[in-house]
Amino acid sequence: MRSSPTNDPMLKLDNQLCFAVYSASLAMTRLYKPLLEKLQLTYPQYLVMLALWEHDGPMVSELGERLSLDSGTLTPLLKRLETNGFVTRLRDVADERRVHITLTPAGRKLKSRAADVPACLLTASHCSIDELVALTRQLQALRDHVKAAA
Amino acid sequence: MRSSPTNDPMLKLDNQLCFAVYSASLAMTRLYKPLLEKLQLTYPQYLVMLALWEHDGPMVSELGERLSLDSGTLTPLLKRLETNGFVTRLRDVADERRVHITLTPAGRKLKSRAADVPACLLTASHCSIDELVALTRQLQALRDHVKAAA
DNA sequence: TGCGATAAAATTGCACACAATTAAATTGCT
DNA sequence: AGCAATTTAATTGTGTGCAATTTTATCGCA
Repeated sequence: MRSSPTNDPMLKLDNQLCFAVYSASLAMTRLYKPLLEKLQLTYPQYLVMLALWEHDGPMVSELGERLSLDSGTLTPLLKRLETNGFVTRLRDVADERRVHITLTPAGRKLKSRAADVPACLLTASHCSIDELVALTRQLQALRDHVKAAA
Repeated sequence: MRSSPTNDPMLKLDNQLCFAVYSASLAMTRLYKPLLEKLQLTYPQYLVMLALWEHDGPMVSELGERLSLDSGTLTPLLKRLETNGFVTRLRDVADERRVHITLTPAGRKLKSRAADVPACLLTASHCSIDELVALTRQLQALRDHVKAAA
């Protein structure tokens, strides 16, 4: 158990924004897991459903842009959502390359059952709504800047 | 492309703190990727190395507690770090259940080459150091509250 | 001393992420 | 019309995350 000879504070784990974001993300996924299991959804599948409840029928690539995920991630995930009866995957008749993702009645029905998922984070966070909104906006700005730089 | 009949703002994707955190985390991982490839590290491997540079020789479970990861994640990751020559995995002589993770000379040497990784995020973020520190602290508090609630 | 309970790491199986490649359809340009 | 370039999704392969189980070692206690 030796301590490092050079002790650069820039490399301390608890000074890393990236680790704070990474570990917060994992912690929130774990918080949601038991709630989402009742809905038969994984956390990324829940995000896809949120996108679809807002805007039904997008192509795989539009969904990918919305969530910053590519077809390598989405294709198998969407097949699982289809297997579970929440979405349909239909080729565009006018352009056979495109696949549109559409909610089934069961998928639409799930929305009301998901309504109390976000509140769970509000309770756990010990923050006010205003604080959470401000934090959300900051992270969105950070994400967008980082995406632009990459 | 229908809009949802009920338009609950609580379920809008861009109002989700969890999605802001999740997508920011993925974006930062992508930002770091080309830098980390030069060091022959993946992003989670980089976090393990940060932990080891601060505190060398922990057991797998201590590392897991530090990073909130379990042996199912860490064991194969550490085997890859060992294969790449950055760490050794050694059974504790006093307690054969324990495995201590120790930096090799090559692993220690990597620290100086990693010194400019965090600065890359600072540049990309368009934020001041003070703002990033404040955001980091907020996310740590959020993570700790969420972990306590789960 | 012996033996059940506990602890630590490894293993197994499933679901992401993502780079790289492939397959198929469409576009654009001559 | 024809054909190369582009677009879209799917596929392949590697590396996480994590639940559940297994393996091995140690501890507690009668």
